[in-house]
Amino acid sequence: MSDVRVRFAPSPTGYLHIGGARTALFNWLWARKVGGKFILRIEDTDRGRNTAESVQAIFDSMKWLGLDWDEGPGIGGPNGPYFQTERLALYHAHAEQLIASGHAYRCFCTKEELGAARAAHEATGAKHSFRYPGTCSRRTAQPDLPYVVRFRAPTSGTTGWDDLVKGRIDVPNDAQQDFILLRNDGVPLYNFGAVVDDVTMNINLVARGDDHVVNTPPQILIYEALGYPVPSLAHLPMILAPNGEKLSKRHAAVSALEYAELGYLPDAVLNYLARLGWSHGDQEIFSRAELIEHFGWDHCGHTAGKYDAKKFLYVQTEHLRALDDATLAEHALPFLEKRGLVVAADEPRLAAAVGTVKARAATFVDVADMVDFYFREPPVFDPKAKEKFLVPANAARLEALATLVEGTAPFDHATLEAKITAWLAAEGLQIKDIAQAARVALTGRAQSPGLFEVMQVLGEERTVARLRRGHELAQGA
RNA sequence: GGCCCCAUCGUCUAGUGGUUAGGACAUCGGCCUCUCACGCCGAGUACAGCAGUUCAAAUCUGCUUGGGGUCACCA
Repeated sequence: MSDVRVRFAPSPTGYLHIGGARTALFNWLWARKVGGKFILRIEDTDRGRNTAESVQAIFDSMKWLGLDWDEGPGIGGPNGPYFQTERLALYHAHAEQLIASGHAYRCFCTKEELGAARAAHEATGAKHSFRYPGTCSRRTAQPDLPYVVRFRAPTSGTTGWDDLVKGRIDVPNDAQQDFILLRNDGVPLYNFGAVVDDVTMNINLVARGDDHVVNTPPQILIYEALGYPVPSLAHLPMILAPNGEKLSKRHAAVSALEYAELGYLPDAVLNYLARLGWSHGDQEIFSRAELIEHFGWDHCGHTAGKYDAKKFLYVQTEHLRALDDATLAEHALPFLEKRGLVVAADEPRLAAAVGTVKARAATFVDVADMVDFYFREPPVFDPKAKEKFLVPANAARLEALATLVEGTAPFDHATLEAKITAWLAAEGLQIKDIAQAARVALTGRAQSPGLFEVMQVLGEERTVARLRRGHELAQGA
């Protein structure tokens, strides 16, 4: 156990992006590694863009990935509520505290006035971007008008911190401006809401995306003005598209949940995401437990990583192969149902069937596709395969093969192979001479697992029936 | 443009002053083989550039170039 408290604070404006999922993962890994607490908080103050469906998508994604939270929505905790819109009184109280201490002030400038000032500033072709001139910072009258609360930011000196992944970062304060803490409707802006929440939730390590480093100085200023210690900070490089652009749906499946549909394993997704931006020597494949065991901020990279679909698929493949047949069957079952196959969960042939395609499949979608013929009667015939191999020239051999294997006992790979091999030798034939025709008759396709294992899983009855059916099709071709 | 961050094979990276610069994915050969895969063997490919520090630099310093982030009453 440790007193480490980390959090993941997504904004529910859509699906859970894999970049966000990685941020959540790193926080979660650290909490699990050191025995700390992982808190989930929903930053829903942007009422215009937030939706209930998005909130649900976050929960579903986190659950699918297996990133369980110790405090947060649905679980509660001593520092709730965990939705920012339910914590408005807290922000108000902290804003009042800052006004009282002189660190902040009420600003009555309207958006229109500011807009005009901004336009005027830009018209001068100035060197730096527009900054609030501090008009209300010096005003004494407090009219009964709508106002925002602004932070009185320093204009000299520097604000910095020792970033856990990037090292020392110092930013001159002259780049600061009197930024807004609370909008005129009482809702906090990101920097203020995040700090008040992190403070009141006792978060002592904040790990987030690279894009937040510019938010850090103002946040540190707020911590100091409030009189609270600044938490440890870690900024993780972002995930970019292969071409270096910001990663979006145009480049890849960016929603964490999409990988569930694509037939990926949550552990594989976590493995890939972790390795993108973090490393542990030359190791590429990690189980969830290994990730927890080896994770650390010191081995997080400093460079933005590019999404690589091929590498991702490779990692998924490795995880899929590590599954035992029964577990693989369990995972693949929903995907069989998705393609209209009715297979009982306790169907004994299912595990054996998936076992024969394990080395050939990358995802559960692949498994379902490759195992389809075992459970569909008749199997779906690939037109080209049928046209090429179920021809009159092969008809007699298919019938002979059917007759040969009929009655074989035990009806298993080894016995079948021995029997067929002997027959082939006696006939002066090679396995090549019958393989493809038999394969198409048995599976409907030109590619499949080995013939003998297919026969074993199919069982005597289906094997013989399909070979005879193949014989008929070949004759009629 | 200002501020900040970053820079090793195509990609993810190992590397923390002295290495034949390692691994993985991808690519290209070959082997295996009843098909497709798997597996095995092998190959090519990288320290952005320029100065400097040092006996010695991918590792330290500076500059240049390149890339990224951010400049809201969004998060």
